[in-house]
Amino acid sequence: MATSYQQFCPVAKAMELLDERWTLLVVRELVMGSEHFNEVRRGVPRMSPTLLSKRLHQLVRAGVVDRRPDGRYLLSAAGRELRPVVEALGLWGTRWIGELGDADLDPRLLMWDMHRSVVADAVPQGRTVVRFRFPDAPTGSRDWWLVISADGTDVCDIDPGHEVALTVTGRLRALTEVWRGDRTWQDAVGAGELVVSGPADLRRSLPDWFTLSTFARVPRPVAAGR
Amino acid sequence: MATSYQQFCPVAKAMELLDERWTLLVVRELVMGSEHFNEVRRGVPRMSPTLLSKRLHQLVRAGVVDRRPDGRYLLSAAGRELRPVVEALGLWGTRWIGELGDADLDPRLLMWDMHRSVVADAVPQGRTVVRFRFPDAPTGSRDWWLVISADGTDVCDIDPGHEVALTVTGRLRALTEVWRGDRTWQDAVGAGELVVSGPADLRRSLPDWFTLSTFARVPRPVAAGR
DNA sequence: CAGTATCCCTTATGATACTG
DNA sequence: CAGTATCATAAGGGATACTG
Repeated sequence: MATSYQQFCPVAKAMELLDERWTLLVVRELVMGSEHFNEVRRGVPRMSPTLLSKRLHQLVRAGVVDRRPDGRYLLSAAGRELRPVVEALGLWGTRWIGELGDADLDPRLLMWDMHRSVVADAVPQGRTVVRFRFPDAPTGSRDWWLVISADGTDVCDIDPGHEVALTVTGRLRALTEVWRGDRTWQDAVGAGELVVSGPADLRRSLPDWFTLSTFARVPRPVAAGR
Repeated sequence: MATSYQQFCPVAKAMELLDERWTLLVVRELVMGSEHFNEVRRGVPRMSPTLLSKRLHQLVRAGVVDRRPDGRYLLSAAGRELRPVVEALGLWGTRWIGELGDADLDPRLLMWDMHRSVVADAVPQGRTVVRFRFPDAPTGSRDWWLVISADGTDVCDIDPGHEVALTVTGRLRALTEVWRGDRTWQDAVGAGELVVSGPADLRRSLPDWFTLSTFARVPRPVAAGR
């Protein structure tokens, strides 16, 4: 457990819980709606299960999370009120931490995020498969499929075998930037960094199939004087 | 420096900088208006100067703080936008981390905070001295004086020798709770936990002499169902 | 006043393997 | 699926003394 700051300031008391590594990312996952251990885990893939377990228990002890008998982890009233904290951090990070290192790019995580943001109504009826190709990604994570249907969306890293409606090809960084809202689909496609292939009508509507990241629409800082 | 989370999520990128121990408390001090090293330091007395120095440099490197040639540390545009983060955390901490351990009580820090919140217009003209007595505090930090004048307010832990206008006596915890807004002056005085002695008119106006903590007026959670 | 220099030591955490 | 167990390493950070 974190050492106490020995301060009565509420910011310090809050940070005693929240400033430990990974804690706020776990909260972020719960705020995003994950409830099961392995569901949370997909959102923090670099975190060891031991540590995730520890963090979840800390959050339960702190009264931020309730663990249900069925194994679900649900935010308590206190936990739900952490949403503004997560939002403030995401907003700030979006505006002021623009540069992503290569190590920050993760196709599995990107697919996992995107699958959560599919707008069912914008996608054609029935089953629609979107293939993503990242020629620059490591072997084994170059090809991905999102299988979108009325039941929801599945992420596959092996060919599910269904007919592919659209294929998006480009550098992982380009799609990540679009997802984050650093640039638009139009921009990335126009610059030739993302190539969408498939029927024209689908190609045109593709940008509407995803709501993109929660923070994509945050206004970026304008170049300003002091 | 903190290890990367290897995530493109803006919350993760923000926390790479902000989740290290003490960092956000240093930001809090800068947001509160401290500019000089030793001024910040008074707000984080349990932090070693080495570590404070390190954190300030990290914040400078991250573009959150500008170090001026005259030695001042000023928030940059990015740094000023951390205010909402600090506020969200303070608000949450106020609502959900109510219990203070004895170790969280610190008379010097309390006096330092209170001296910043003096409402000059509410205090009588000229020099006004308020004495605070904490019989339960360790020897050497039982008696404090706030010397309030047009020039500002000084904190003394040894008798400055001036005439004392009011004396506030009580447990450190009681005054800390009033400062945080967990209870009112009226409540603490009514319960006999704080005793104010001095001229009646001054005693009556004392609650107006301080604005109290930034978070004192945050509404506390009402007992609620799930 | 405004920091640096050391030094030790806890402990957080990453990695990996394993279990009910 | 939902975690625990174990382990070794790095390093974060506390304490204290010292300097320009």
